[in-house]
Amino acid sequence: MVTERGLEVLRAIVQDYVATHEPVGSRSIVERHAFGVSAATIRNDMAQLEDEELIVAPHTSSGRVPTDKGYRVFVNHLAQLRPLSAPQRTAIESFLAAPSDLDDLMARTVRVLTQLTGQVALAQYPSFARAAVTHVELVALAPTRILVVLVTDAGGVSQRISPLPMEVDDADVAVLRAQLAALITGRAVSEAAERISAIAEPEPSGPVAHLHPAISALAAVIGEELAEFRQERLVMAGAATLARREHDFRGSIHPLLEAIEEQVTLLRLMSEMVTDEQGLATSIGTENAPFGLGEASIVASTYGSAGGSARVGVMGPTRMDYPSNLAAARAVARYLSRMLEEDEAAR
Amino acid sequence: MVTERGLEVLRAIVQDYVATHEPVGSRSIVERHAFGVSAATIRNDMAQLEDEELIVAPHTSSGRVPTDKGYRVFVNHLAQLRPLSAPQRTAIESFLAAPSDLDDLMARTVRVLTQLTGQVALAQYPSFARAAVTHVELVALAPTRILVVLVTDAGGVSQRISPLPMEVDDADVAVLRAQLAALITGRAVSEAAERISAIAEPEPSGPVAHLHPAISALAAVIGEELAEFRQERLVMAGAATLARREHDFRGSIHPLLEAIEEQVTLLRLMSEMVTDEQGLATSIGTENAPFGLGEASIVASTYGSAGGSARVGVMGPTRMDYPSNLAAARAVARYLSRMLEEDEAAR
DNA sequence: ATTGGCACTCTGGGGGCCGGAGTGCCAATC
DNA sequence: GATTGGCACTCCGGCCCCCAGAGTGCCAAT
Repeated sequence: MVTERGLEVLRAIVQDYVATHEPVGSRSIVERHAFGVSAATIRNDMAQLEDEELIVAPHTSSGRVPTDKGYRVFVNHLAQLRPLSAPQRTAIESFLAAPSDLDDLMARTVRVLTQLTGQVALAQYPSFARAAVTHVELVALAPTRILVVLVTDAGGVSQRISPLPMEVDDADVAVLRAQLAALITGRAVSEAAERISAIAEPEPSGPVAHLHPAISALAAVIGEELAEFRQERLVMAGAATLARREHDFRGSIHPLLEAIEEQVTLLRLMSEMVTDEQGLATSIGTENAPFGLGEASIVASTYGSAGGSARVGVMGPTRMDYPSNLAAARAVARYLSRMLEEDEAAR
Repeated sequence: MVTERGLEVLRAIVQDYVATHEPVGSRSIVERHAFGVSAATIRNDMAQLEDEELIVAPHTSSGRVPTDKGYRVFVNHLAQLRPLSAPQRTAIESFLAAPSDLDDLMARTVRVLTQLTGQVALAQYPSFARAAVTHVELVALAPTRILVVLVTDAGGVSQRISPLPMEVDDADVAVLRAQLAALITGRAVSEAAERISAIAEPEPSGPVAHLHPAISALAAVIGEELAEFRQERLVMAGAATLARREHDFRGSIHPLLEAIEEQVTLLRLMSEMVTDEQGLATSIGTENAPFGLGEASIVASTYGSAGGSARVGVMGPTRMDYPSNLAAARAVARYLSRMLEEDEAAR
């Protein structure tokens, strides 16, 4: 049972601890926060907070440090995001202006976010899973090699070279192109993938009669391309900033670097975070333990329109500045959404 | 003036120091290396080595540590690469078997190399600069949006979407395709880039008469794609292993992580290394200082055929095991070359 | 409920101490 | 002339001890 003032004390502890990186004592709280009560009173409140496991004392008779649970309460009830400063906003705007393509836009996004927060920045690519295939193009490179290009209405393009088990001429290519187009253009990526996989592995009873015999080889390759579309991707920046922070992670940034290299772990983590009503999500310390990141926190903001709900955010020590990082992630997410909408409008 | 035995002592010091990470004294040398002389004799040799600045004593009356110059002499004259063990060879072979495409092959290459050496592995992509453009394909996505696909004979494919300043129909696209094909197919990438840039920025006197008016927009995009082909690329793996090694880098792995994130620095470094007659190259400690990596060493092996001379290698602390790492890089480079040749033969 | 007072605890930095390892030098030896 | 054993000297690193400072918990008083 924590009192109103108790929560204010928690807020003060979180703020001071994040700022100073040192356990905060009752005396320093009354000095810096004008509570209008004495240190002894604060001590009583702190005892309650400790009962609730919102703070702990690293050693007997030492100041207090927020627990993961304490940070959680802080983020859920106490944190108020301050909007970014004008220079920060213009920095985002100029950084994100006139990207040359999606890759470029995403790369700039994470760069500006790591610059704003000083943390490792992460961004999921917009999802192409719900996109529809608009074009299938075949280019004959050699009698037994065909380049397969796929385009989706979400702006995703993919290309891959397929070897063929037989020689084909221009007429064959035209037939193949028409048959593939009939099969998947206009279809959602996931649906296209199903239809493709049906012919990629010809039935034991032999390939479907009316289709070109070389089509299953192409289908296999197209299946890979479609799988790539469905696969989530991640961009990151700022890994180097971790080097200055190793002491924040119980002495080893190894798990963080591992996760950055792995990508797939972070992708799952990003995907599974729970978004609040503002599109913001946080995952704190031990909440990430199943992913081997029990010493780290992640904050993220959803961007994009109704269809895809991808995220941008940052990963850093549990003792990070949540309000600032959330505000930065949200601001960047908004600009990013806007850029994507503009691009969509142009299409 | 260093005697024959003096060099043997240097070798012993390098080996022991790399193995133990502790300054090595005269006594431990005679114990571990069967020189057949007394510690006092070794001390005399060590004094000479110190005069030549091949070793230093971190403190008065402490064991000796090789200097960068010492490592250089060791690598140039004393190191004998031991061939990899059979299991290591089969590991490479199975790791690199049946890659799905070039990206996949490169990714596997660095993964196996970091696995073999425990260091950060780096690999330059094979160079496409000398490749020739074999295909230009245009796909009309919308009246004012065209997908431009470029293919080279080295297996490089690139695609990009170009907005057009005017609406075009199928006939226009056919004209554009033919005109672009006439301009650059069969040309080397660098030559194609020149020809393209000539029409990308129309002369003040207006676009060249006989070309389609929309061609300059496409040329600009193709120029970007060609630039991408010419640009060197790098893949890396094993950055996480640095976390365990921070004490090897005067306490901060920050410059290394920075370089890994930057890529361009490492690319230049890799490109500028000097290859010996075996295709091996090393760059030790302060030799990398201009790149901000004065605490690190890089070893690399050239792979690929006559045309492109790209490199694979590893980056690690100055006190790395040069013979092993060189042997590993060389082995991986050989397998990689073989894979690429096979692919080329299939094309 | 809040407060001042008080006894108690624990950390972290500083200083001093000492063993161990290693050196440089020298005179003796092969 | 190279090599060697001996010896005095140096320095690091670990260890212990000590103490100031900061902070706590509790209690009796308000």
